[in-house]
Amino acid sequence: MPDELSIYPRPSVTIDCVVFGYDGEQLSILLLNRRDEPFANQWTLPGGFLHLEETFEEAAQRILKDKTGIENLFLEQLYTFGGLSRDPRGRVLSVAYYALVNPAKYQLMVGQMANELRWFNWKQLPSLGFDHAQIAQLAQARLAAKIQYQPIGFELLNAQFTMSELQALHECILGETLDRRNFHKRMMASGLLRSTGERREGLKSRPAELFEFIP
Amino acid sequence: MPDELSIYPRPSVTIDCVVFGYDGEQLSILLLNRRDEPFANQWTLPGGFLHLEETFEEAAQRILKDKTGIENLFLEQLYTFGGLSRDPRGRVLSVAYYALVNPAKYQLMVGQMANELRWFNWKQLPSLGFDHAQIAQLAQARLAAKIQYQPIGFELLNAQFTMSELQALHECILGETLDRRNFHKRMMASGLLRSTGERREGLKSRPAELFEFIP
DNA sequence: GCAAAAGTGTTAATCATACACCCATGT
DNA sequence: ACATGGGTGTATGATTAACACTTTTGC
Repeated sequence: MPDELSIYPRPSVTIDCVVFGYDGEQLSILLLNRRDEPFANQWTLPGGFLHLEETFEEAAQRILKDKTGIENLFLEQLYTFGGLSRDPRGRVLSVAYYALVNPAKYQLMVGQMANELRWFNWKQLPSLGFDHAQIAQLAQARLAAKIQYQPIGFELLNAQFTMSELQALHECILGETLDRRNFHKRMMASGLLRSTGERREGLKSRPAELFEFIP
Repeated sequence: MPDELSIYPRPSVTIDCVVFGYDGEQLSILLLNRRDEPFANQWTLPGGFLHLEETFEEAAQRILKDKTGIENLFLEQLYTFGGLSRDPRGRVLSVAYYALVNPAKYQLMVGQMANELRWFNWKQLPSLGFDHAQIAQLAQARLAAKIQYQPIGFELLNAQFTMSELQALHECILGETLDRRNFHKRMMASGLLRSTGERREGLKSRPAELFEFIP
């Protein structure tokens, strides 16, 4: 048989990462200001080319480490974008991944190829290069849809958290306020949380019970 | 700036299609027996290489037309598979799509590269080449999850159908039996169906009301 | 008239929602 | 003592699940 692999021209493949940050107050997204063309000096999602010897996950972890300093985060595949003109350099596919992290846990380190790296409030995104606005939009929709029936993103908070913190996260992602008592019931009924028996003290009010995710 | 696109070796990219068929009785899946290596004489999903000038959808439609004769079907992206050794020829990614069709509507035409083309009952799949068993599995799970809150796959039945036909489709995909009355209520409550006023006659029992999808 | 599949309504159980008061701590 | 956020239960409405008999046709 012919070596089919060499017959066809191959597209370039990138991995783009939508990293959501939640600091206890608001939902943000990590963007990188490109140093080089195309889209020099514009904001984009952190991304990079897939190497042949690495899986998508490995590539995503490498790219994030190199470009942002963030290591070892929990990623999930979002969608693969293949529009013909999404990249002015030629045919470039993007396998998009997304994650939700606590920005306070990471020290951002601006990589070689970037002017700047910044957490942007989700409500105030700048305009983005490539088709990254569309990717970010889809990621947010996926996150909101998913959190409704799977309290995802627990591992992405601190190991221990109060009910209010968890609720604030949900409210941020869903963009609506929730009833405290009903939220508490629903979370406990899910069976995915348990009380640690400890409390968060030192605030100017009654200490709050701490919960953790059941593995 | 350097031409980044030429710096990196590029993976090959294929599109693989999970085409579910529903003939009114059982759920099946369309498989192709490969003529050539790798996996010669083994069953696999119909798939092929992405060309640079076509979108994923276009590629999927072209591939299905060429390899199976099926044209113009409604496809949805499933997932992108990137395992390092999924293809013995080298690094080959697969952007998987899935669809649900009525097999009776299509005349299968075996393409050049195949020994045979056949609808397999979903319950009796043969072993599949590449990682296609995994892809098929994921597609079925996606279909089942989706049909729960979106009565998808209506366009994929005949334009008009009876409630029992629709119910049988759901039961097939979900793998469980449903209550007729509750199913009827749920479907009508969804607002996505309407009665056509016509009936399916000529069977050996009471004629059934025909419904159609509301656009 | 008998077999085969179609049509249909009520009840009970479950789940989701709305809602307000008291408690523990820091200052 | 007061301000702040934490913890909790109940009543109502909405949704979902269980369940069986009568009807229309072909043979």
